[in-house]
Amino acid sequence: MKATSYSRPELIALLRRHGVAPTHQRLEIAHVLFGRCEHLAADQILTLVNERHAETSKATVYNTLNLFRDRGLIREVIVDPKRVFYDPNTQPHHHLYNIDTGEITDIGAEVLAVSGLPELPPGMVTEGVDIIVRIRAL
Amino acid sequence: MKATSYSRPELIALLRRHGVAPTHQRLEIAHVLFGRCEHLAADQILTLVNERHAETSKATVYNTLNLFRDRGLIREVIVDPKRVFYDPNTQPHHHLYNIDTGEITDIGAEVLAVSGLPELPPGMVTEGVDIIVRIRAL
DNA sequence: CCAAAGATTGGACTTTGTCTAATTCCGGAA
DNA sequence: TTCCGGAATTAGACAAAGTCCAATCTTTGG
Repeated sequence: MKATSYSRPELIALLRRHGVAPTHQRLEIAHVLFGRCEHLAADQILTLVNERHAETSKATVYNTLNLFRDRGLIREVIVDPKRVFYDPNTQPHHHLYNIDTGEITDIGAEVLAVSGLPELPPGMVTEGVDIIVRIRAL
Repeated sequence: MKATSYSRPELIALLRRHGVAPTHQRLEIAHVLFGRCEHLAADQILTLVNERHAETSKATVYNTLNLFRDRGLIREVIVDPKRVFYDPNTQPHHHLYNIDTGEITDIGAEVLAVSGLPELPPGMVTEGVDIIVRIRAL
């Protein structure tokens, strides 16, 4: 969870490196995602991006998040049936989910280890292993 | 994953044991959930329950699933952002999720071990640890 | 600088799930 | 058995997240 905020040219390079054309709206969204290091939902991103001047539509936010996800720039975090969160950290890691507040925190994959993963049927591959530790106030 | 189909009196006893009044509709829903051993979504349950005669409303299906979940009769499985699945198996276990087909399979908790769970902030307790192994055809 | 390819847009639409007020059901007491 | 009050069910309106579409606007390679 680095606090580094990318500069505009860095963001452009980042998108290009993933084969994404750096349009104005995409840069705004990337800025929001990579600027802070939180787990944000689409509606939060829509709000943040349009804080100063309304300049990005709902459709574009959804299009862009799906594009970023497909191109491996961000990861989806599915812990809340109500909305998907997006995680700018694409390193292997897991999540701590506070079911009272909705807060999501990363747990590095180095810390958490799983053993005993079953063998897969032939022709099947593991796409990823997600561990969600659900916690709450006592 | 036992194939045992509960008899009607057994279902009634099961509900009563969990403090749930055994109404006609609740028994129908319990029958669908515990009869087959699949992971079903609310809309599938609604369809199955009304296959012969329409007799249970959408509202009741949702009410009942939430009630069963709160009373510990079933568990929610959150793997697909589009819909929640309900799992009649309340033993500790994890899931294999086929992202192509949407198929969900259980993995016994005995098989899978996690090490390195972080210490929680004081006053926090772990509600549960969910592991989802996402797989797909090569 | 121009045209084609690609991106963005508002708004309608879909889907999952919740809410509400009115009705119906159920179980216990007499 | 009948009656009563609380609990359960219901239709349908509603809400929120996300998708789709056809029209418009940008971007970019040549």
